[in-house]
Amino acid sequence: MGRPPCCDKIGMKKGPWTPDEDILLVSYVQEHGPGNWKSVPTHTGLTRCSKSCRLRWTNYLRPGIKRGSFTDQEEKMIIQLQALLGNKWAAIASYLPERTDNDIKNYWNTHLKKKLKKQLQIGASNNIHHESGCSSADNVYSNNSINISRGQWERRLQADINTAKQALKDALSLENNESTMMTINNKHPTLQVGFSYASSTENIARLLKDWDKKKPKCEEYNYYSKCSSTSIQDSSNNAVAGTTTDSSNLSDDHHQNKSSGIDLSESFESLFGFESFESSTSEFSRSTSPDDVVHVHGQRKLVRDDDSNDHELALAPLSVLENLLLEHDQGKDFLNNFSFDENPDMF
DNA sequence: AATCTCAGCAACCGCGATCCT
DNA sequence: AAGGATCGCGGTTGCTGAGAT
Repeated sequence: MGRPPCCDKIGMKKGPWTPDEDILLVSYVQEHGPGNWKSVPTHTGLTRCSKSCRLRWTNYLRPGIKRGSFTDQEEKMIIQLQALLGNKWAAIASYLPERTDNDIKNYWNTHLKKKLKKQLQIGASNNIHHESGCSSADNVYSNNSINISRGQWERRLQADINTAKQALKDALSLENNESTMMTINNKHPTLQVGFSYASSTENIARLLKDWDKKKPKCEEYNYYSKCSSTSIQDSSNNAVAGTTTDSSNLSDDHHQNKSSGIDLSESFESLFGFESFESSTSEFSRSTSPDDVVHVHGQRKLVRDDDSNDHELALAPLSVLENLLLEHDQGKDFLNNFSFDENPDMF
């Protein structure tokens, strides 16, 4: 006797989103802000259930989303946070503000799981000659073959949890201004300082990037999702390489969109009232290379390389745990002594 | 060239939590 | 306080392209 699925309503569309639908959704959110998803279909005329709208916004259209390859640092963070938090993808995603939980989850399931298993096997084959006779590796990261007893493991885990708790406590007692801002930014993405819906525009622009190019090949919206993902990949690869999406690229896209007879970027301009679509850059649409991130008093800051200190931006809340995991011995110890034998659920 | 298999990812589904009346 | 509505999360599915046969 479960609740009837919300998307079972007659006439509700499923499957990949079309550019037109994206525009409708973004224009609605631009006007009303994210939330009250129930009213989105009625207000926009979208034949999508509210859930689908929310998901589309959260995972693809909202500002500040980075797509494409994960950096080594991101990968490490995911692995370490997953070890610490388990499959709490939303929690993990909160430490990687440019990534969505869905993205992280997919990356874990498709890449990291295998990668770790592989390393596990390598570890096992290394260990097999050891006197313990343990057939599987006790941890993935170290080939030290440190076999610790369950008691040791539990004590260490408890110590790590306590450390993490303390770190979180410390983080929560940061300056009021900072925490207030963080709270606002976390709870009300639409109000985020330094954000604008321009970045949504760019998200859609990315989605559309190859759509036009490949249009003759695949006419139906159905192909859009695939094409858009290609486009995402391309543009994000640039991002990873540390190059900013330059105006010429966007300009080209603009041209291509025009040549197709559907000037979608103009639609966006009118939607968002920008002078120029090309100039609609935002802090978070700008690619962030690891070099852009500095740590100031335990808080991650995004520093623009073109200007003064005024452009320091609070990048993510509670980076203390991140520091803990990435830089401190606790994090390393945690991983070094992590037993996959005793945590089979991880995989 | 055709078919099969696999990997990657966007989207969906169901459930628990939270909000609202 | 209760019950319905809505939201958010994690698991799963299904489509598509790429590579293998």
